[in-house]
Amino acid sequence: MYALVDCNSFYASCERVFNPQLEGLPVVVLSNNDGCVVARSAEAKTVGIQMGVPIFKIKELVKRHDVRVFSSNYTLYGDLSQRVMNILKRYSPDVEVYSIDEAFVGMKGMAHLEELGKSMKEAVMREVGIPICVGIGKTKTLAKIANRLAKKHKGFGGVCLIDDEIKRQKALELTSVEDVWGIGRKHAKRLSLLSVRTASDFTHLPAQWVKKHMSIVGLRMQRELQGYSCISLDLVRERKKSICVSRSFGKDIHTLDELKEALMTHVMQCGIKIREEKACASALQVFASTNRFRHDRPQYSGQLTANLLVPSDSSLELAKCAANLLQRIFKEGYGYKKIGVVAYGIIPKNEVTGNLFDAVDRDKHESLMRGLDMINAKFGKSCVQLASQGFGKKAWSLRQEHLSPCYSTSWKDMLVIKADA
DNA sequence: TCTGGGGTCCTAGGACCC
DNA sequence: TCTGGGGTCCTAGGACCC
Repeated sequence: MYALVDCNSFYASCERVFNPQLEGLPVVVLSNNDGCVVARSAEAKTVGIQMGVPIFKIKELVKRHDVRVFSSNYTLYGDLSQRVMNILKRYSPDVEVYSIDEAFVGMKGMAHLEELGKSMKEAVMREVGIPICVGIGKTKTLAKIANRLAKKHKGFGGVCLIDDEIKRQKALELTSVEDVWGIGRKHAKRLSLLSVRTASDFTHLPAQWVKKHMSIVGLRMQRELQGYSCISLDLVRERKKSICVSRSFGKDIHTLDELKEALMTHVMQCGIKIREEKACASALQVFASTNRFRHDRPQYSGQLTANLLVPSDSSLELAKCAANLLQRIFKEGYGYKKIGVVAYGIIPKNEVTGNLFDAVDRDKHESLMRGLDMINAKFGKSCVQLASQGFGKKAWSLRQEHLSPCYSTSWKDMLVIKADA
C-alpha cells in the first residue's frame, strides 16, 4: 500500500505559518516575476480566483475581496517542505519526495492505515503548522485519487483510504478522467470524444486502444487504476539528466550587453547546481526568446547547443561557452523577454574522461570554484560574481513586489515575539 | 503595462554501421 | 543491370508532472 501526502495550498499555507492574521483570509502566491497565480488558499478559490491566471487580469477581484498577494519565496517554502518530509520519515523508511509539497510513503505490511494517516496529519500540523491530506491505496495512482477525494470531501477528515474493491469502484466513478494523474489536457480531450468521462470509464477501454494512442504510459495508468501496481517507489534520487536555469525579465530587453548580464547570472547559478550534484556537464544550450503573448510585435526564439571539449563544472568555463552561444543566436531589433541555459550530459565528476588537447588548468578552476562557493554560501550568492554579470542596477531583474521575509532561514528575518510587560 | 520555471519519459525518424 | 536486413544511437517534438 502507498500513501500520498500532499500539503494543502502549500505556498499559501507557508505564508500563514508565520503570519497568522492571514487565517481565514483569501491568500494567493504568484509565480516568478509576480506573473501568474500558482497557489491559492481555500478562501481565494471560493472567491473565484483560477489557478494560473495572470495577476493583472484579476486586479478587481483582488481589491473587492481584499485578497492578500505574495511573491513566491522559495527559500521559505523549501525549508518548511523539508520539515514536513522529516516528519513523514518517522512513519516509514520508504519516503519518496515527489515534489516540494508531496511525498509517497510506502506502507507495506502496516496495519491501521487510516489511523496512521490521521496521525501524520496531526503531527505535521502540530510541528510545522501546515495542513495536509493523505490518500492511501494499493497503487500510487490510486493513492493520488484517494488524496484528491480527501481534499475535496470534508467528510473524510483529510484522510481517505481505498482498501477494497467497492471503495475502488466508487472512487473511480467519482473521479473525472482529466483528474487522473498522468492524463493531461490533450489526452482528456481525445478521451472526451469517446465519451470517456470518469476514471472508471477509462479502466474499461480496450488495452490496445490505450497502448496505441497513449503509449505504454497510458497502459500503465490503466493497470494502476485497476489495482495492479506498476509504478514503484523511487527511493534514491536518480542523477539529474539536465540542469536548467532560466528567467523572464521584469521588462523587455533589447541589447546584447544586458542579455549577457542576465545569462551570466543564470550560468553562475547553473554552475552551483552542477557542483552540488558533484557532477560535470558535457554540453551547454543557450536559448532566448521574445514575449510570446505580444502578437503585435516581431517574434523570435533562438537556441543553440555546444559540446564542451571536456565535461566541466567550472562556472568560468560554462560562462565562456554560454557567452559564445549567445553571440551566435542574438539578433538585433527584438525585445527579449526570457533567457536561459541548460546543461546536458550530466555525468559524475569522478567519471570524467580527459582530453589530450585540453588546455585548461582544471586544478586551478577547481580550487577557485571551491572558494567561490564557500564565500557565497556564507555571505549570499551575489557576494562574489563575474564581472560580466554587470554592476549596479539591473534593468532585467525579477519583479518581486510582495516578498515575505525568510522567517525560518535568515537571522535578520526571524520573528521577534514581544512579551507584554 | 503586467502572462513561471524546472524537470521526466516516450516515440518517430534519420543517420550510420556491418 | 541488379541495390538487403538488422541493429543502434541520436535528436526533435509531444505530453505530462508539480
